[in-house]
This record gives sequence, C-alpha cells and structure tokens, in this order.
Amino acid sequence: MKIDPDSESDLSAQIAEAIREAIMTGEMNVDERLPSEADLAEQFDVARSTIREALKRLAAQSLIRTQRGAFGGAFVRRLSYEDASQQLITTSTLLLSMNDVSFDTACEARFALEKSCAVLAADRRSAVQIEKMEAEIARQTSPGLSDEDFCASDVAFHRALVDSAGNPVLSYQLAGAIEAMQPLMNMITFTARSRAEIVTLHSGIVAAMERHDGAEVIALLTRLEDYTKSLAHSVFAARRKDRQPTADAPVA
Amino acid sequence: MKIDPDSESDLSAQIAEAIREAIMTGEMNVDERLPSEADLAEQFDVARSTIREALKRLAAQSLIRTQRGAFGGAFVRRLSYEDASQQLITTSTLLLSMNDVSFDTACEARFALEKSCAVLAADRRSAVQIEKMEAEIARQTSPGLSDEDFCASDVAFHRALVDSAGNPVLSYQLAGAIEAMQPLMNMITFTARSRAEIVTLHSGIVAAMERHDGAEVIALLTRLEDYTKSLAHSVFAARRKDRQPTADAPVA
DNA sequence: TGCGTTTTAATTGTCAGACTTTTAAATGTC
DNA sequence: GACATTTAAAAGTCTGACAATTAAAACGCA
Repeated sequence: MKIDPDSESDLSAQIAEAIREAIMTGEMNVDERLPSEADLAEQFDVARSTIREALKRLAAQSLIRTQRGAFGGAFVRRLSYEDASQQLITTSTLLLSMNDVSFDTACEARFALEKSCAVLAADRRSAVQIEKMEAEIARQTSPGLSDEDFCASDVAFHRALVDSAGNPVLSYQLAGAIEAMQPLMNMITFTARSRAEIVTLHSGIVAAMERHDGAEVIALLTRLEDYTKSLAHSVFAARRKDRQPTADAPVA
Repeated sequence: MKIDPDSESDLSAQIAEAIREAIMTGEMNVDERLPSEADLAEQFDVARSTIREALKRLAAQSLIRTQRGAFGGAFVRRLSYEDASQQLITTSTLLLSMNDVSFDTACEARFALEKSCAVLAADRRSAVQIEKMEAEIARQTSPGLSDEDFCASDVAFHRALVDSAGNPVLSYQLAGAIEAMQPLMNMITFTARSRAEIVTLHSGIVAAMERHDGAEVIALLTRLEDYTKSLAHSVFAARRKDRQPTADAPVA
C-alpha cells in the first residue's frame, strides 16, 4: 500500500484503488481505522486534498465511513445489505435507462430471476410474508390509486415474495432486478381491466404460496410475465402510432 | 439542482446527491457536459475543492467521466455492462466477506440464480459458448492446475453458461452472484477426486446444453450445488477439528 | 474519592489562491 | 491547403489556513 508512479490515471484514483485493494483482500478489517488524512498524505507523498478525493471515492462506494473530531478518522465500513441493495438498485436502474435495453429483455431477466426464488419461497414462506403480500393486493385494488402507486405496490408485493425464500443474499440480488424495472413499468398505463388481471394473478400466487406449491407459483409468474409483455407491447405500439414510427422495442 | 443548507451531511455529499438526482431522473443526458468546476463552485457557492470531492464521488460510481484540457470537463457517462458488472462484483464480494454469510446461504443463492438462466441458456446456446465451456473443461483437467486457477476456470465456465441465455441483463446480474462466490470457493481444497466429480458434472451440463435439454441442466446444477455444499462441509469440519471448535457454518 | 465542567489536541470539513498539465481550437506560416 | 505555433480553458495538484467537531485529559469542587 504505497506505490503510485506518475503515469496514466489520477493520483487520487490510484490511491483509492490501493486502499480498496487493501480492504477487498482483507488486509484491513471491518471497523479498522485508516491513518489520518495527514498521515496518508505523507505516506503517499501527495497533498492532503488528493488524499481527500481518494477517500471520497471510497466513501461513495460505502467502503469507508468518516468521523470527525479527535480519535475520528476514516474507518473500514461493514457493507450492510441495505447499502448493498441501494447501490445495486442505482446501478441497475441506470444500466437499463442508458443502454437501449428492450422492455422484453429486461422483463425476461427480471422474471427469470424471480422464478429462481419461487420454489424456495413457496417452501419457506411465513405467515408474515403472506400477510404482507395480501396487504399489497388490497392496496392494488383500492380505488383512486395512481399508476405510480400501483407500480410501487407491485414492487413491494414481489419483494415480499422474494423475501419469503429467507435467503438474504437472494433478496439483495433480486432487489436490483425488481426495482430497476419500476421506471419501465411506470411508463405503462394500467387500465381497470389490466389491474384486475394482475391482481387475479397476484392472488393466485399467494394462494399457491400458502399451499407451498412452488410449481404453480412459477406457472403464474410466467403468465404474469407474458401478460406484462403484452401490455407493454400494446402501449408502445399505440405510442408509436401516435408519434413517429421508430425502431422496434427500445424503451429508454 | 441548487439547494444545500448547512445541515447534517457534508456539502460535497449533498452536491453529489443533487447531481446524481439530476442524472438519475434523466434531467441530464448521456454525454452531456456538466458546468466546469469553477462554475459549479459559483453556482453552489462553495470552494472548488468541495465541488471536486463531489465529482470524485460521482466518478467512483461511474456516473461521470472527466476530461482534461480545453473543452474538457465532466460528462455524464453511459454506464456500460462492463462497468456495472464490475461494481456489482465488488459489492457482492464485500457483502459476503463482511457479513457472516454461511457458505450454504451464498451457495443456494448462487445456484438458484444460475438455474433461472438454465432453460433460456439451453434453448439459445450458440456453438461459440459451447466451445468456450468445453475449453474450460479441458483447462480444468489439465495437470498441475492450482486450486485458484481451477476456481477461476469454474467461474469462466459458469459465466459462459449464463451468457448462453443471450440476455445481457441476466449476464450482468449473474456476474455478481458467480464471481462473489469465488473467494469462498478458493478456501476449498480440490482433491483430484473432487475435481473429477465436478468435471463430470460440467461435461454433463455441456452435453445437455447441446441437446437443448434445460431440465437436465437444472438437474445437474442441483447435483453440483449439493456436491459443492458437501465438499465445503467436509473442508470446514476438518478445519474445525484441527483448530478450535467454532460456531456453525459462517465462513468469513 | 468521585463527579461534573473545562480545556486541549487530534482530526475532518471547508475555503482561498496558486501553479502544472493537458487539450482542442484558433491563429499563423509556408 | 497542410503543417506548426500560440492560446485559452479546464482538470489535476499543492500549500496553507481556519472552522467545526469530538473524545480524552485535566481540572475543580465537594
């Protein structure tokens, strides 16, 4: 943890990389304190501002936290599931919005991943999660619900489904897939008819979960996937007719 | 994009958040240029160094790139699959290493996700990916291969499997799950016997992929999952006996 | 002694200004 | 028109200062 020749990338990037490496390899442990900015500046033979830029980079990735005052400093941060999920959601959302990903591709990925939890979820679901899912279904049928709120409830429903698998690593991974789809889903106008259809499938899923019938959950998720795609297709087709005829399915 | 009261968090964090928001909401588009650091400093009424710290935070999340020289500056960056994967791998790896995740939990999540690609992968696999997988199997049988290299080849094999699904979003998501397991797998000593067992399963998977037999791929992945867990159990059990008896399965 | 208060020192956060390096455009030269 | 030179804008780095925060140490008092 001391090399930085004067070549190619910024000093602050190189220093951040060196420290990141030390953390990733376990050379530094959780809650361990890094040297003070002044010490690091001396060690790396750069100005304090350069060190600060490096530390901000690490802070942005939740690798460290800083504390002011005497005996403060930068500490290796324990990455929580919460933080990790949030980062994943940000990344996934941007990835979809910036890369001409077709609705079908995103939808396929999302449901494929969700189905991977279905068997475990049906197997292990607790009463709490069933209640959570039923509560979201109730919300989805409440009158005067905006499309945005309907989508938000849809996200909550599916996250509850995934959480039923009782595997936090799986929940973390799926958070990205499910939440990142929301902006795309928000572009769809949900008619009373289509909401009813979705709620029916959701209800079927909950019933299957209660019976621990994983296969049925998968079957219903597949129907939901197909229905979502068909909804999206008709919405985008209508939009294309209204405006200028554009390329195939890219959404963002 | 202009408010920052003097409360709670750092100015640089607040400013980074404001700009991040502008990018996430699409208020700023890909390749659009941000104002110069001097201009931003004036707009937000802070020193240039504060702006720089904010920009470094955004750069660490691949939200912007910077360019020196006249007509340079900070530009909204198109998040590539490559960058997104790398971030996800970093996050997932840290999450597993810092949170007492049991080997079984991580393993279960990883294989659950991989199975979700199996049907699509078997359906759509191209000759290129089959060749890639066969090449990795060849490498796995080569004599004198270190455990680390065996694991690395294992990762490459499974990534090829996932890539066969032809869904870049899925590939991106799975990269995190598969790569993050590698440090855990590296802790296992692979005897000639266990390597042979794994290679046999890998070969079976390739054969099933060639027949477009998704169900068989899933079945073999399940066997691989079970075998991996049993290997890990015996390794960790032996380690516990050698040293002091510790808690159940936590690995990191 | 024990407990509340004050002081102190370490450390991050912010600012101001200067200088260096890079880079593309503008300008000049043949 | 092609090539070399100048120029100006911008990020990168450095120096030095001061403000704000905070935990430990020192102090004072009963």
